[in-house]
Amino acid sequence: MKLSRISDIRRRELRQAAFAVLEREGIAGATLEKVAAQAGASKGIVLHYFRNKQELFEHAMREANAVLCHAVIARLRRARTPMERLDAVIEGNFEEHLFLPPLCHAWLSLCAEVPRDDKLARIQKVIHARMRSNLLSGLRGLASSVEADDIALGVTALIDGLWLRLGLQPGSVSREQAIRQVKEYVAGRLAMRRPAAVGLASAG
Amino acid sequence: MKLSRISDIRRRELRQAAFAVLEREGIAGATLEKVAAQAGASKGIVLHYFRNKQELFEHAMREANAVLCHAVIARLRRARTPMERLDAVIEGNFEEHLFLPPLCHAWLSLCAEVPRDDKLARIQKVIHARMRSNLLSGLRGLASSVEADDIALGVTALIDGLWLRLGLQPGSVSREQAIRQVKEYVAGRLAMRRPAAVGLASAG
DNA sequence: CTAATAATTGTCCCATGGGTCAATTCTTGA
DNA sequence: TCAAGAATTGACCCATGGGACAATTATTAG
Repeated sequence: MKLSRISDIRRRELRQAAFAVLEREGIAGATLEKVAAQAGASKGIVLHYFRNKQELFEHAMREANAVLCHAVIARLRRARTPMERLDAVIEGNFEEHLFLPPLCHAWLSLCAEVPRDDKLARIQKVIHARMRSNLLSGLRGLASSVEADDIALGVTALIDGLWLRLGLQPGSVSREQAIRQVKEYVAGRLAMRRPAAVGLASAG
Repeated sequence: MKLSRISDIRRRELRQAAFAVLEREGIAGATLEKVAAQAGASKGIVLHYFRNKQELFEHAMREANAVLCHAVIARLRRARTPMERLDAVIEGNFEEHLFLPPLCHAWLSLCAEVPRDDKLARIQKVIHARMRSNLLSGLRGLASSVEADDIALGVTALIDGLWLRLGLQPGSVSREQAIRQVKEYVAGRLAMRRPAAVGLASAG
């Protein structure tokens, strides 16, 4: 039926509007009226499609995550070797049309609310788990299980940190720089833990 | 005169109260009344010592930064070799009584407002500059200038990322884990870029 | 065409929050 | 002791924001 279609469309529009407002105003300045204005609708409509403000922004976070995720998945599909899978995840996290200050600002605002919103925390947990799993799908072919776990943690932290840098000082880190940073990190750690592969003997 | 003393004391109390509220409530939930209550005073007193809400939280950020900074400086003073200086910065950033979820939550909230508050942005910039300078004081003895710059960026990002992890999923990363992560990152990158030092010839 | 149902709006309510201000209570120096 | 000035309070104002709701306007099925 078409009726449910319309409601789906509205909900998506509002999710996106909410995210746009978050980009501009941050969580402290994000109001239902601004979201409504952004979507070109009235405030009433927002609360018609979402139980309350919290729920709206939870859906906004899901939305943003889905976009991020899609970029990685697309690249992952084309990857064949473990190294390619790893690169897919890394490069996917810094896509040109995503690695931008406004997106980062909105993301930061949502992260800042995680400790006080169980739903957000849960979403965040899922995101991190998938990220980790994506990384491990590449790393397992390149290091022991324990090492892979450890490197995956490092990679996620490094990626998050580079995003944070972008948010705090736009322009201080370029997409290429970021990708190179993470790749060199991985290379460094892989080279370290596998001295045998480079032709050196032993070492503890 | 003692009068100015009292005002200094009050201002510090209020800064700290503001930060405590930020830990609990986040930037969206931080109000002047809560700060006043936290400090055991009335709302009026808050605006007596600070021009407005913004100014209060800017001072709260300075306060928090000073504490963080102090930990690093203290360790840095005792360091002798470049490597020790590096370790001082790394370990100082994960001090036991600082690397805690609440502190991280407050920090996150402040970072989320940086894009909309020039003063916060400026403070953030100073913090990052000093962090970078502290790192370089150790790194310059261990790598070329260009490499040192690059590694410094990586280290700051990695440290920020690990803090973020702590904030998003308390318990998912321990102080020791974090320190080890950063140290292995540095070791990996240093080992990579200086094959000559390990006894191998040349390489690009 | 029309009844029923969904979409949408605008108004209203009430709580909260930032900020002002006059009034009151210390301090303190003479 | 007492006046001057600082510290502190509480009441007040006004704008804003979240949310409820009745009223109005499409839609759509029969």
